[in-house]
Formats: sequence, C-alpha cells, structure tokens
Amino acid sequence: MSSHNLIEAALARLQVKGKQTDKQQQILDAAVRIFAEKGYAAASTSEIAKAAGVAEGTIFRHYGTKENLLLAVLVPFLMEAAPVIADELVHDVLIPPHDSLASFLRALIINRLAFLEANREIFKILVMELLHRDDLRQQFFGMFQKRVLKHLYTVIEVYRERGEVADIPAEAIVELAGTYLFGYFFSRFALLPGQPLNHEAEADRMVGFILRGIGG
Amino acid sequence: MSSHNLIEAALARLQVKGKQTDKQQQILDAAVRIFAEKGYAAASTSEIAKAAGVAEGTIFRHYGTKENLLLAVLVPFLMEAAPVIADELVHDVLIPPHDSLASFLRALIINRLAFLEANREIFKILVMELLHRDDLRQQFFGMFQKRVLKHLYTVIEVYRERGEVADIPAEAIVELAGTYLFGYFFSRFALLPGQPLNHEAEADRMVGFILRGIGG
Amino acid sequence: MSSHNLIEAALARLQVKGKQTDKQQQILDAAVRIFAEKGYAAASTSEIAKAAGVAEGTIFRHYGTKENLLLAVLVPFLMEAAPVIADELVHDVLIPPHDSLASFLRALIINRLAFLEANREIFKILVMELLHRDDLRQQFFGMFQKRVLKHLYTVIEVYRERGEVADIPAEAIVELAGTYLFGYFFSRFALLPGQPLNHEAEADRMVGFILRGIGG
Amino acid sequence: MSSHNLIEAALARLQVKGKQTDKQQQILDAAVRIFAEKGYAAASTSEIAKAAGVAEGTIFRHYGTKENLLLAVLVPFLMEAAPVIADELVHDVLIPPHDSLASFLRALIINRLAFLEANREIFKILVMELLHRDDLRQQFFGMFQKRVLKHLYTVIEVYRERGEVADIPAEAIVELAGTYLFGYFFSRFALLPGQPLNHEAEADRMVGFILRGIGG
DNA sequence: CATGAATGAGTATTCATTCAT
DNA sequence: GATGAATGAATACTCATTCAT
Repeated sequence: MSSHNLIEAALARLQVKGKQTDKQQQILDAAVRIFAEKGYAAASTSEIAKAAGVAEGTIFRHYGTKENLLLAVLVPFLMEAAPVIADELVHDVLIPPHDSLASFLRALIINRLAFLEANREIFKILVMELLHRDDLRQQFFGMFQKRVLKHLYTVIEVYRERGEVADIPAEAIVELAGTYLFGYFFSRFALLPGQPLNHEAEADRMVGFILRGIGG
Repeated sequence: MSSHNLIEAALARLQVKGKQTDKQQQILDAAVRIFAEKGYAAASTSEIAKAAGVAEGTIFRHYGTKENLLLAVLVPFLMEAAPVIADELVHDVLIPPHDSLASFLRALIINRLAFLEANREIFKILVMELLHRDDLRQQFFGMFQKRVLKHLYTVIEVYRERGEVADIPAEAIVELAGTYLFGYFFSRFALLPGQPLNHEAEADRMVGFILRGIGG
Repeated sequence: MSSHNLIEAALARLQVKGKQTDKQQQILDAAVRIFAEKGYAAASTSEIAKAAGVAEGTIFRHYGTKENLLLAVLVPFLMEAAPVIADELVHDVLIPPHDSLASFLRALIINRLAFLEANREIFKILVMELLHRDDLRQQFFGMFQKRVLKHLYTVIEVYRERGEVADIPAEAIVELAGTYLFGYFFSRFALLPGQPLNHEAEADRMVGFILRGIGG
Repeated sequence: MSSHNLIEAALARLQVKGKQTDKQQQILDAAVRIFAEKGYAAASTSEIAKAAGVAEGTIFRHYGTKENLLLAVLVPFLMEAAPVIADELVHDVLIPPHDSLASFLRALIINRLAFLEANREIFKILVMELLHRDDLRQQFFGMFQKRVLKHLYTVIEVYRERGEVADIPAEAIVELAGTYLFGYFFSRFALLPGQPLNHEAEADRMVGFILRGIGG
C-alpha cells in the first residue's frame, strides 16, 4: 500500500470515473501509438490531441497532466500483467494437465507471449520509462516481487521435488530463466519491429533452451 | 560502408578534429551523465552546459546540434564495442588456452562484462535510443551482423566439430545464447542500479546456464 | 495561378480563418509598425509581442512563423493594390469624365497617392523585402504585369489614337512614366518621413511633368 | 562638420590606417557581396568571415564592430559619389562642349550610370540602410544638399537664361527630374537583377523624357 | 463536456564580440 | 597581425497547461 502510491493513485483515479467515453478511448489509443513511436518526452500533447481527433484542452480535462496520461496508459497494463500471472501460476500448477515443469513453462510462456504481442506498444513504453523513472521502477519491481516472484519460488519447489530442476537455489533459477525470458520479450516486442510469432514453436524452443541449455 | 552513413558520418566528424580539448571532454562527460539519467529527449542543452561548467554556445561550437552531441557520445562506444569483439573472437578461439567452448564463452563474457560495466551509462543511452530511432537501430544491427555474428558462426562450428554444442543450427544457438546475454546485460547495466559485480562468478553461472540450462 | 504560390498560399491561409480576432489585429498592427521601423530581419518577435500587448506564443499560434506574419502583413496590401488598379483603369477610361489622358492620369495618381499614404508603412516594408527576396520580387512583378501592365497598354492605345501621346512604343511610355511614378512614391512614402501631401496639387505637377517634361 | 559625425568618423577611421591589407580587401569584398544579397541585419559576421577566407576574429580586429564594417563599405562610396558630381557640374557647365541643357544632362546621366553600374551592390546596400537608419538618412541628405543640390540650382539658372527650361522654380525642376532619375537608378540598380545597359541609348531616352515628357 | 485561444517558461540554436595564444 | 575557442545574450519557436465560452 505505502510503496505503491504512484501506480495505485493512478488506478484509483481511473476507477473513480467509471467507463471511458469515446473521446477518452481515442486519446488513450493515440497516446499509446505516439508514446511508443517517439518516447514519452519527445511526444507532444498537441500531437496526441491531433491524432486523437480531439481538442488539446480535452486531454487535460480528462487526465490533468501529460504525466497522468502516461500513467493512464501504463497502469491498466500493469494491473493486467502481474496479477494474472500470479493467479495462473497457482491455478496452473495445482491442476493438471501441467504435470511437468516443461509443460508448465510452456503454458506460462505462451500465455505471456500472447499478452505482450497484444500489448507490444504499451510494453515498449513501459520499458522506456522504467529506464529513467526511479520511482516507477521501484514500484514496478516491488509489485513484481510481491505478486509474482513469491509464487514462482513455490512452484519451483514443487517441481524440484519431482527432480525436474537442477540443484540450484530457487532464486538463481528464477533469475537465470527470468533474465532469458526478459531478454526474449524485450528484444522481440520492444526493440525489433514486429513480425507476428508462432507462439507454440517459439515456446518449445525457449523451454528447450531453459531446461537443457545449448550444450552437446 | 553504404549503410553506415549516420554512424560513420559522426565518426568522420570526430576524427577530423584531432584530440578533444578540456572543454570538449567536460561536455561529453556531462552529456553522458545527463542523457543516461533522464534520456536524450528530456535532457536540455542548457542543463548539460551548466553541468559541464561551460557556456551553452560552446556545446554548439563543438557539436553543432544536440543530435550530433548524442552521436559523439555513442559512436566511440560503438566503435570500441563491435570490432573488439570480432578481433577477440578470432584471437581467442585460435589460440589456447580456450580449448573448450566453456572456456571461450567465459572469456568472452568476462571481457564484455568489464567493457559494459565501464560504460554503463553510454550503454543505457544506446539502448534507450535504439528503442525509437529506426535509422540508428538499423545501422547498429547491420554493423553488429557484419562485424560480430559472422565470426560467431565460425567459432561455433569449430566447437561443434569437437562435439561441444547441441545439434542445433548455429543461428539458433547464437540467438538463444545472445538473447540471454542481452537480457543479462540489459537488466544489470541499463535497467538496475549498479552494484559492482564479481565478473568471474557471474560468468561461471552464465556459462553454466547457457550450456546446461536449468533442467535436473 | 502557378507562379503565385507564395502570395496565394498566404492568401489562402488568411482566408481559411475568417475574421481576425482582437489579438490578431493588435499583432498585425504592431508587426507593421516594427517591421517598417527597423526592417523585417532586425525586428524580433518578442518585441512585436510586447508592442502588441500579447504573449509571444500567441503570435506563433496565429501565424506559425515570423515569415508568415510578414506575409500576413503584405498580402492584403498586394491584393488590394493591384486588382483595384486594373478595375479602375477599365472603369475610368471607358466612362467619362476621363476624356483626356491628363484627366485619366490625374485620377489614377490621386487614387494611388491616397492608397499609399494610407498604407505608407506596409509599402515601405514591401519595398525593403523586394530588395532581397527573389521569390517575392518575381511573384510581385509577375502579378503586376498580369494585372496592371496589360491594361495600361490598352489604355494608352486609346489615348494615342486621340493624338494625346507621343509616337513612342506603349512599353516605353509605361516604363518612362512608371519609373517616374515609382521614384515619386518610393521617395515620398518609403524613404522620406511623412508630411501629409496635397494630393490634388501634387497630381497636377506630376501629370505636367509626365506629359510635357521640363523643357522650355 | 557637426552634422556629419557618423560618416566622417568612419572616414577618419579609414584614413588613419593607410592602405588596406589583402585581408582587409577580402573582408570588404565579402561584406559587400553578402550585405547586398541578404541585407545588413540578415548577414552574419561568421558568414562574411567564411566568404572572405578569414577568421572571424580578424574582422573585429580591423573593424571593431559589424556596424563599422558596414560604414567602411558605405563611406568610400558616398565620398566618391557626391563630390565628384559637384566638381563635374562646375566643370561641365562652364566649359564646352555642354552648350545645351540636353548635352549637359546627357553627360551627367552617363557619368552616374557608369558609376552606379560599377557599384551596384553598394548602392543597393545604401538604399536598404537609408530606409531605416534615421541618422544615416539625415546625414546623407544633408551632404547631398550641400554638395550637389546647390550647384544644380546654379546650373539650371544658366540654362534657364538660355530659354532651355520651362518657367518652373529651380527647386521644382530638380525635384521632378531628380525623382525620375532616382526612380530609374533605384529600379535598375537596386531592385532589378542586373543586365548591363547601353548607357548612351539609355541616356538619350531619359533626357528626352525629362525635357519633353510623353505628351504628343 | 468540449473547445481552442492564450499564456509564459523553456527549447535548441545563432550571434556579435572578446581574448589568450 | 591573425586565429578560433569561448562566451552569454538574444532569437524564433514549442510546450504543457489554463480558462472563458
């Protein structure tokens, strides 16, 4: 609660006023597109207003500041990203058919590939902003740790008992695999222009690498 | 040659005027610090001038535009980054003591860790700019492909004949390991605040993961 | 049509937005005063803003660039100047009481004296800019030729048949008299500080000189 | 003496240091060219330095300020322009072969045509600056009056006694003919791009117009 | 609720001028 | 004498934000 003020304040603001109007949606869409294209700092509100087909004042009537507009773009993404993972983790591990680590990992990866591919632009904006907003970064990783990592550790221990993971501390395992997954997501969705991916095939390759490495 | 105009133009510009004066170095240092802290677009030339202890006009006398200042920061980094890799690759593979893939990888990683740790800020600036400059990204990857990837493929074939890599196409191997390495470099040097790393220990863990994965 | 893009573009811009607001008129008035006083290049937009009692941004909201502000000053003058001449020519020649060349010339000169005296400052700005803007000069003279000179030639032939002009080609007549008139307008309205003139008396002297010279 | 400080101060400055060095001449040439092309205010000293093949500091070493450079361009022109007229007037009128007003006028015009054609660019600069420098304009006309007009009045009276000029006050005659001549010089040498003129033929046409007008 | 005119602080860049070498 | 690095004030122009309509 205390450490989430930035994100949660924006969330509260979003929820106070119920569903978005047409204009609001146009503004958000335009903001996502333009923030992703040129970065938050280089995007101008007048450009966004023009792209949204809206008067410049309208943006400020709804979002107050340019910064709030950014948060209005990022927060729903964050809210949808993290908890979903957590819920799925619990769900996916306890219930078949994920009776193996490979199967679990594969399902997890496919799910996140779909999510990120559907939200490429916002993911890119998030990464760019994480790079120089200390507060946002801190809150993001705090949330990530609380809502995702803890659950992952639990899951890993389950599979370790089945002898499916090497004898490495759970933290190290998460870090190694997480680093790879992040490298993958970042390079495919933020850095490189987006050709669509075959999620199934990609997930297979990724799982293979994570579990077995490239050694002969 | 033809596809590198942006980078090579900046390089030429840098070389035309011989060694940098004191003021030039102060400007570059300040620019690196401030670009890394708030991003190119959000950094103002007046701020950089103040931080460098220099009149604002002096920046423009030396670099002409803010954009050229950015390139004056990035280009030496790029020039030092890519070719060094290539030269070392050739050197490291042909000559002992890198008689194993593990040993080669380890040396390569330690070398790049040292380079990036010494140039954290510029690396961060580069990544940020790659995210929304199509021309820079294109030229960067073109250069990377020409000067690094080709050599890597050769190296991999050497080790494959010794039976040290799995039966996967060289491209896939480079992609898998490269994605991981990039995820590692990006998260440690650009995204997270910088505690110093024990390069030897880190390299060992990374090599282990790359070669054997996390499977039990 | 094709050769008037500069002027006609500005004209289009002016007509798109209907009548000028108060602030716009204040800006135009201040711009005229200051451009005339120190010349376009030496006038600063901040000075104009201050003189107009307006924020500097307001100028750019309405005119976009300093150059467009200049054109917004010049174009209405040009539009009012040239066609009016043409219309009047036709009108004045065909209909009494201008049954003599002297009478026609006198009416024409009085009319233009009134127009230029009322628009001294803009006329001065126009002359100054014509001196070093090739495009403006070209378009101005193109327009002048198309809308004024042709009609003048016609008029002259009418009076020549009545034996009122010397046996000189119409072009030479227009050039001789035009050079004198231009010298008169330029020296009185642009170069010299402006005491008000007695248009009737001035016109009489001018017509006398044009028709009879100074010879005894 | 008292009213000529601006021009005479510059003159003094020029004479103090004897003949110009090579670099000084290069600077003056470049200044004339660039001032004429874009006007004093829009010309930058760095551009002039570059065009002169000289370091920017060199301009200021010799001329102190940009304004002094302008005066260094204009003053020799003024000094050569006015007195020459006066001397010639006296000379030309008293001594044959100018035994008629037409002959005198013709010689005068041909002489000034040659002078202005050889100094087109400086003439253009002078006119541009006269338009918005009150001090320069005042001193210029003062000098003109003192050194030229007075002599002209004398000359006119000589020819009037021979019955060669109409019964108009000498001031009016000078004004009428002067206005025409100025209109001619301004339009041919300052306003219009410079095709070379046939001075003899032009002078004949001009004299004809001045003495007889265009009446039939 | 939406508009867009208005603002003034801020931006990158240019300029005339100075001065140590 | 000539240079060109250095300056800081000024320039045209942009920006996020406000508010009367």
